[in-house]
Amino acid sequence: MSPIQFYKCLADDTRLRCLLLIEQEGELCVCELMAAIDDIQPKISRHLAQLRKCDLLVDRRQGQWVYYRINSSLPIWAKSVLSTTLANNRSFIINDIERLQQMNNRPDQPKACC
Amino acid sequence: MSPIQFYKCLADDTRLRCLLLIEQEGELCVCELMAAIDDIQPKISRHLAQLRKCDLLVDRRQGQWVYYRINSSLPIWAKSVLSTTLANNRSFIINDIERLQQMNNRPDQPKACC
DNA sequence: ATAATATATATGAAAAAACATATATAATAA
DNA sequence: TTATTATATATGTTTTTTCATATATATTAT
Repeated sequence: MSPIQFYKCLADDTRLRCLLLIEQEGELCVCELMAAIDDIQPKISRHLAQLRKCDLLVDRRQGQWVYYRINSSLPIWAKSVLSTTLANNRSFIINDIERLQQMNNRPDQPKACC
Repeated sequence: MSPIQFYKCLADDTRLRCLLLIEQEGELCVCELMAAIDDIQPKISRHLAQLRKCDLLVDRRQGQWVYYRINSSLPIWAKSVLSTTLANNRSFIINDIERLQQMNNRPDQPKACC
């Protein structure tokens, strides 16, 4: 993981928001990221593909959904940059988190029931 | 200092090398960076101007030379990202450091003497 | 079980936007 | 005048965005 490749990944609004949202939430699928970031599917999907190609994210399919999480094999320094960035820039994704929590038909969320 | 603006500054080969070289050496002038990075003056100068405009670097003129250093007023998280990146990617600038040490007529270097 | 349809995600290709570089010129200091 | 640094402009390159379409899975009806 070259530092240039790593920072190019972080140097885009959509990608950085995806990364920090996933860092905070642990795992998110494409439709959750679409809702949080409020943008169209191909755009989100493309940026996720780039982050996956550069090994910042890994994906896992569960039924019709594809979930993305931070690649646990990232170098420690890179993980540390991500967590420092999140811890000190929560306001950067506060509106996204809000929209995520308001999302309808969010998959895999325990229904309020019983 | 928005995280996006910060990471866009880091996401270019010339700029990241300038930053890490200055982080390591404390202070460098344009001609020293030219020697280290082995590139033409307007290119180096232009990237330094961008880093100065974004408040990552500050400059100080001493005679005919202009010295650049890391802006000490940077947010702690940003300083921490820079130092973590340097500490874990020394190989990224090892050739630059080599060229810097070989530089002739390097300004402001205590002459080996007396 | 099969067929038809809906939902979720990925990707090829074209257009638009952003960015980096090179050359030329200007400014400043010794 | 020479050495050092900055900036303007033009050009080339890369990146981002969008639209259209493809693929994969799920659901429903028969």
